[in-house]
Amino acid sequence: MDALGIKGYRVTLERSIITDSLQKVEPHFTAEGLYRFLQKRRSRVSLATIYRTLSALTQMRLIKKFDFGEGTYRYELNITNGNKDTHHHHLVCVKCGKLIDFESDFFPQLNHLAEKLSQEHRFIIIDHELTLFGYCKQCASD
Amino acid sequence: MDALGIKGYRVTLERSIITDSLQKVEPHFTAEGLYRFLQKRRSRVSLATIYRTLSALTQMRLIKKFDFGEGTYRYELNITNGNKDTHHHHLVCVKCGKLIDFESDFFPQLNHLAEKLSQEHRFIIIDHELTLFGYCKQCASD
DNA sequence: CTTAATGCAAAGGCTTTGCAGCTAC
DNA sequence: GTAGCTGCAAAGCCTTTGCATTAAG
Repeated sequence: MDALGIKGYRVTLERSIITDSLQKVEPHFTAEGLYRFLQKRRSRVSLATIYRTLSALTQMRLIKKFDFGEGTYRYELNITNGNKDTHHHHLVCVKCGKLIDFESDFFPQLNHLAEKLSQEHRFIIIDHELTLFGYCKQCASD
Repeated sequence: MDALGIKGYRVTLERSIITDSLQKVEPHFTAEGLYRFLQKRRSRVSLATIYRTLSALTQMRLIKKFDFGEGTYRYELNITNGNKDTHHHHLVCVKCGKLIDFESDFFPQLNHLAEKLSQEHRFIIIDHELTLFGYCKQCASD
């Protein structure tokens, strides 16, 4: 992942450490979580740099930023190694925060909707998010 | 809207002021925005009480809480006067924050999806959100 | 009367920023 | 060499909370 370099950002050691770790850290990571992950691996990157880099990567759409109502943001890699689009959606337990990714099979309808809205409101649509909320098995039985 | 009373909460002047204003304040309001709205109308309710009440109303699902990436939450009334479900989705400009509500006509598919996921993951699904992101006409031309 | 709700101000928690020193190019 | 980046600590900002006071039921 050398997109930072391509986009005119300087390729620093810290940024390389961060982009390299995006595929190794837990899939829905927080800034703090990434920070701890790197500390365990003896790669010291400050939290400030992590926030700054995540912000840049988000703007570049290499990662996506989500709020699942936990009081902190979670990030996800947006593209896999093979350049395959990993678009998926989320199912969230509103009680314990359990997170499940799912693929949906109505992208055709979504695309159709996006196109309709795009024309109707003169928007250039770049992305979409679908999130379902509920209680997981465990939390439903309490 | 006397749901607070029904649910065992005390019906205080402050809570009545807040619930009464939910239909008069801007449709996608922030805590701060509601606070200023009430101040203009010479109804003084503290910000702390607003936060506490919005939190209770959110838990009761009378309002919904959204994060559109502005650094603060926005709230929406969940049910209209006539008990009609006002479920809709959002189109957001990632640059200026412009917000457009839209109804979607593929609820059948969404419900079908929800049911499938519900069985697959043993979730009790209570709600869903669909948000499209893009650039509005104005921001696209800059 | 008892228990919950309010207001105020302080504290919290995540995120951003100023600045001096450092490094990619 | 110079513009951009990093780390540190401080500041910011929205939101929550402790506590004394007030009010609902």
